[in-house]
Amino acid sequence: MHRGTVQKGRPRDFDRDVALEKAMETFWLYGYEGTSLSQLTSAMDIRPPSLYAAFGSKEKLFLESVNLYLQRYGAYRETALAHSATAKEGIEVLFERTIQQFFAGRDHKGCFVVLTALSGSQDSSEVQQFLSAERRRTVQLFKARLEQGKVAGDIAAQTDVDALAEYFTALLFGLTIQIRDGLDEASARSLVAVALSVL
Amino acid sequence: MHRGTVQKGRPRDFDRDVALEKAMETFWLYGYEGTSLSQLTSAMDIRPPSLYAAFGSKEKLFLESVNLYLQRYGAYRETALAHSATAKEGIEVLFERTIQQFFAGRDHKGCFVVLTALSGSQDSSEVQQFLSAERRRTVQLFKARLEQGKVAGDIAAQTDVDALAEYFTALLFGLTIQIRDGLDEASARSLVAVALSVL
DNA sequence: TGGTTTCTGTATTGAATGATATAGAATGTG
DNA sequence: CACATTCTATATCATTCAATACAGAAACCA
Repeated sequence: MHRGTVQKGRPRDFDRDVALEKAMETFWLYGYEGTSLSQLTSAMDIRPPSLYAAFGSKEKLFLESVNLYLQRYGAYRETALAHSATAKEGIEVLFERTIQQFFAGRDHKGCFVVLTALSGSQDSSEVQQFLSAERRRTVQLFKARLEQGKVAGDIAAQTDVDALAEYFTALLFGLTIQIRDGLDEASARSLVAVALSVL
Repeated sequence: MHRGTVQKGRPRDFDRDVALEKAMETFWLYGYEGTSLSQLTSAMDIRPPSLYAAFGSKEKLFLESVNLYLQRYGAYRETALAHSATAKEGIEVLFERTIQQFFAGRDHKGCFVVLTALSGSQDSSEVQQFLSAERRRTVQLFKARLEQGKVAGDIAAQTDVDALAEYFTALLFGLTIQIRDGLDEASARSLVAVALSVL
């Protein structure tokens, strides 16, 4: 931290950002506890001392991976909801982009935040809670946009915004599991079409 | 296996069914890989050699735990769908019973099949696939009941039964995650009410 | 060039993992 | 009572886990 103006000592041989990205990819595939340190060092092409010097611990490396994921693969949600005339349109675009992203890579991965530490040993309870809190942020995202729609008038005044927000969130998370189970893109799109019909 | 008519040798000191139930409870809380053997032997109140003699391995113990879960906590789904006049009613009852069950215990646990091995190391890929296949059975459950409704006439002929089945399944799985994240019973019920409005 | 700092690879740490070897205890049978 | 059989507890197995000690390498500054 505070990699300031003048750097003393031997410079780092590897690119920290590239290494972090490799770590994120590995965690994404095997989860927090399911990924071993030797897997990480192998994927990042560095040795344990370099990993610990640069990231502190496996847990800190994971938390940085979460943040990288959110920044790289999660930002579209805010964007989709914001750049839309109505709440309905915003949510439609959000789900469409979700499907595009989930099926963009060769391996259909689904949401990092849902997959990587849904359960696990007590040792990883902090990591689990961190992801849980992040998932709850998704509910707030939906809720805020729906309330905005209520003010704007494209969402009926008597609408139960909380229920709708929880509903879309559950669907988004369930979609990740379905995709992990092999659901194809067309089916995913049909599923979402049914879900959006409530608006 | 084949505990026949006459039993030779020292009889087992513990109740195999009780021990299996304790194992299931532990796996339910911490997942397949997140549960250690010492946790299991402690919860089951037996020593490792007894565990291996009775169940073979951690993996086999887990698979038996899955089957026990399905039999004890999963059978209501078939029942709900079968004992109903229409597909809509069957699905309504299924979700109502799901909520009742999820909130029946003091600790809200959600679906074992979703929680215990959603991701993990390559070592547990067989367990992951086993659960994945079991999750896909849920889709078939919904699909079969909806098609039955189509024949009976309570589901419109042009209905996309596949899309609906995947939709309800995604919702059921997402509900488990929401509950793990602390969703209260009233909110869960509101969420489901929204979901069912598509029928 | 010598001194300081920081990174790197090798090798290793103590602890925990899933799984057993072994010997003794508890049953039914002859 | 011996005997065969099966279970039990103690102690331990090799392996893997996350994390480091150490010494050399590579940069900067004086």
